Amino acid sequence: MAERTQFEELARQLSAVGAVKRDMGRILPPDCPAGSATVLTLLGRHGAMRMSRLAELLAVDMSVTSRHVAHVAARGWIERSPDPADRRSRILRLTPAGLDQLDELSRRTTRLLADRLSDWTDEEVGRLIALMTRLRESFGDCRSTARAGAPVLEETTRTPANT
Amino acid sequence: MAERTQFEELARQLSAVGAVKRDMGRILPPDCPAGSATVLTLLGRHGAMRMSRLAELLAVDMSVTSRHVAHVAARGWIERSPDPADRRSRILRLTPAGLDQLDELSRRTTRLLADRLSDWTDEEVGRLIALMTRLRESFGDCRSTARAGAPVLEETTRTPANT
DNA sequence: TATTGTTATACTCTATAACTATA
DNA sequence: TATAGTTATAGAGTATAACAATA
Repeated sequence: MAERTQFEELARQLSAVGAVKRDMGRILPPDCPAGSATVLTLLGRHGAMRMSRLAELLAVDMSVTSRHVAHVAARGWIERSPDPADRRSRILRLTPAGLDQLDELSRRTTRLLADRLSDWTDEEVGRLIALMTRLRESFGDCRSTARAGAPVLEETTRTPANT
Repeated sequence: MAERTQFEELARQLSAVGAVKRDMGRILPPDCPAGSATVLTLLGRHGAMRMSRLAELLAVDMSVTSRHVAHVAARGWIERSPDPADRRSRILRLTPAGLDQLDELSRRTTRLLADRLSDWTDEEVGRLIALMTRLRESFGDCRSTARAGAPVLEETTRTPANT
């Protein structure tokens, strides 16, 4: 357990890291804002999935997920096919155009990070990744690296039904 | 220099840490959104300063800074006194009420982090702080811990004049 | 003419609530 | 009745541009 001053400093750093995120957002292609980029990245990493699963991985409400998905679907980067097992659901899957877009995103972010972090060692980057992953896990976030088969906790991110 | 896959993973973690930030945002007092909280924190840490300096520390455009500052000033948490040396400028300073609010913010974030990070050691938290600080420095962010007297780079965050 | 700060406008991201269509 | 997903609306954060006051 850490000290109070340390927690304050960590809170400060978490707030301030937004500047880094904004910097990365500026190099995105015009039609692909951060939310869309994240959808493509997660589908590329975890493969086809349903909306509800994607909302879990995004750790946002399903209404937000729906908007991001509509955006990328309108541009032909993913397809939404009905789930034969449950016709309320839709299966999301990257299209070839989506894979191309994902590749472009990867090139851009890699180029930016390679430039900014040119004096970081492989191990330092690895330590930062590991600590950030652990931080998210400590906050009950299920978006870790999540190998297929990892026991996904049943945390729903949805507005209470309230009927 | 790290590998491409590592950079992609770091980009993913940076995107995903937003969930942690949102979680922290949910415990803020009703009248004090994240932007206001950051203004109070920076004034508490660095002391009285001008708008332009605050905009640098926030790493956002001065127009954004102006809005946040107007919000906290309207609640009596800071005072804006004219700068005798340059009457275009205004000096921002925490009021006693602002100090109280800052203390409340500190209590809330500390409580949340102490809960979520109960199994972290002091050293682990320190390592994460150090790496995040370095990350921001690598991105040319001047919001580091910035002891008074640190040579603040002359990076302006303002919309180009364009006249 | 350049700089400090403000305001107006627009866009992104998010959450809540109400709605549909299935289950 | 409950769940999967959509849409409408509102709030916060940010950027750009135009503006006022002062240097």
